Amino acid sequence: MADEPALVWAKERRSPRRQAPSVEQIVRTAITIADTEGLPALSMRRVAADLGSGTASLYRYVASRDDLLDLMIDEVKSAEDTELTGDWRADLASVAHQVRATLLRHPWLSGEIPGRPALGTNSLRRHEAALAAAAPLTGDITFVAGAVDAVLAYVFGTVTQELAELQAQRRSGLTKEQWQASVGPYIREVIESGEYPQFSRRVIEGEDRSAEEVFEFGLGCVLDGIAARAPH
Amino acid sequence: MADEPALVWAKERRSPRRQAPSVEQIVRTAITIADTEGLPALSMRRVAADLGSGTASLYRYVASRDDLLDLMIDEVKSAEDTELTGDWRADLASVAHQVRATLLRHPWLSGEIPGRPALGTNSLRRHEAALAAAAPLTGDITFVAGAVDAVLAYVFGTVTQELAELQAQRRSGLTKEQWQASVGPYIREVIESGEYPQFSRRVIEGEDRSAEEVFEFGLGCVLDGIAARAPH
DNA sequence: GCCAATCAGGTACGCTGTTCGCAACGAACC
DNA sequence: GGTTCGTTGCGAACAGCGTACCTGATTGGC
Repeated sequence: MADEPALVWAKERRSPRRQAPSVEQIVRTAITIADTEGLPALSMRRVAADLGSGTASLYRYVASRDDLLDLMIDEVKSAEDTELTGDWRADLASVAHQVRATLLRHPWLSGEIPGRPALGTNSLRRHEAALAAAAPLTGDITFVAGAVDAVLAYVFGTVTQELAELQAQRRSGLTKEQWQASVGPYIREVIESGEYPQFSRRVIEGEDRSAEEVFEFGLGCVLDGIAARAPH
Repeated sequence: MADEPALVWAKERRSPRRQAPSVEQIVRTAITIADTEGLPALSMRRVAADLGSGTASLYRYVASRDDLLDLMIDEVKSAEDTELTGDWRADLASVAHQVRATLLRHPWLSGEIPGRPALGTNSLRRHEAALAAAAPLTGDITFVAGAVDAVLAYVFGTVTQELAELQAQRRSGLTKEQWQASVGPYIREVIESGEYPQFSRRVIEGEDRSAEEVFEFGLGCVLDGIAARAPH
């Protein structure tokens, strides 16, 4: 009481903003932050600040930070959509490419998927689409499911590998040049030790394939293997 | 000065422990905590407490928590070792099984690998072993590297899928029964909505394959694809 | 025009990773 | 033997986090 200003008109008007942020806005803002500044920058306070609202208000719409991440993951999948042609191989490849594109667009995604079963609406919708893509293979749903799981596992794994260095670089806060300058000598040292002959051959003799080529190669292997094993 | 006890013998003897924890002990303790209680329980204070040392002391041996995680990942890979037979298919499969075993033994691992390039001593040693396993395939090191990457990507992806539900369950703190009781009705609802026909077929008609069977199926696909494409 | 229900958000708690600087020790030197 | 000096353990403190609580303003129904 005593430390309130004595004169009523001297009191600051409390900001009269009464805008509800809504779950969608929160999720979208959070995704933007994570995409542009990385996951560590994504705090509830930060989201609230970007939204111009109070931190505690977010908890009216989202149960926890963890919940928010679940919502972000599901939201990000809503962008995916596949038109099926009936050619299982082409359709499954198309799904694979879309998943890859999503994972690359949101670099934080691959690190957050482990530990979260994909049960959101969009996750299920995408899973349904993948199963539908592979369905023409055979009537054996168990085989279809196995094929889909194998393809998606491969996609997730490769993209994770693909992103690893990029992410580490970003996390270190170094520029690309500084990063290479710090890793290069170490690699050179490893090679010169002579203890890693195959690795050395890979680095020195190996051709530099683009990430797309590498992806395509492995995807082809998986699809070939599926085709060969499919009960007609 | 004034707030020191006046009597010298009233001063508490500072604990005279002078034991250096050493990096190895720190890493081992951290791995144990992460394995048994999950990554969220792994705090620097917790590690220090288990070690009976002061929190700040850890920073004499480990630069940061992030560094500690890098060390943990590399340490965990030191357990892996493969004897090569010269049969590329058997050897590559053996490497795959080992990686899977490691990932399953340390459930926190799959969530921490994304974003960290595997440049530790043991990571390199394992990568070298994988390349050596695949080397008999062909003299083309680029192809060998592609094959290894594809196999490891698949392994990482499947195990991540395999662990997802297990991890979520653990994270929620619920027992297995409680978890199933909370997920079951939701799945039932999804099926009854009729909007996910393939998914429903999978759940209802699909045979329950064990995790090993699923793993083996996909691994076979990848290896078949590699075999078919290998330049002789 | 009033009252009850609703809801934004300030404040605070307990936790985190990390730094600073001091205290205690071993060794090395006069 | 006494003194200095580098090393090492670590208490205390700081900034920032997720989140619960509760106050006070706003609004819809009567």
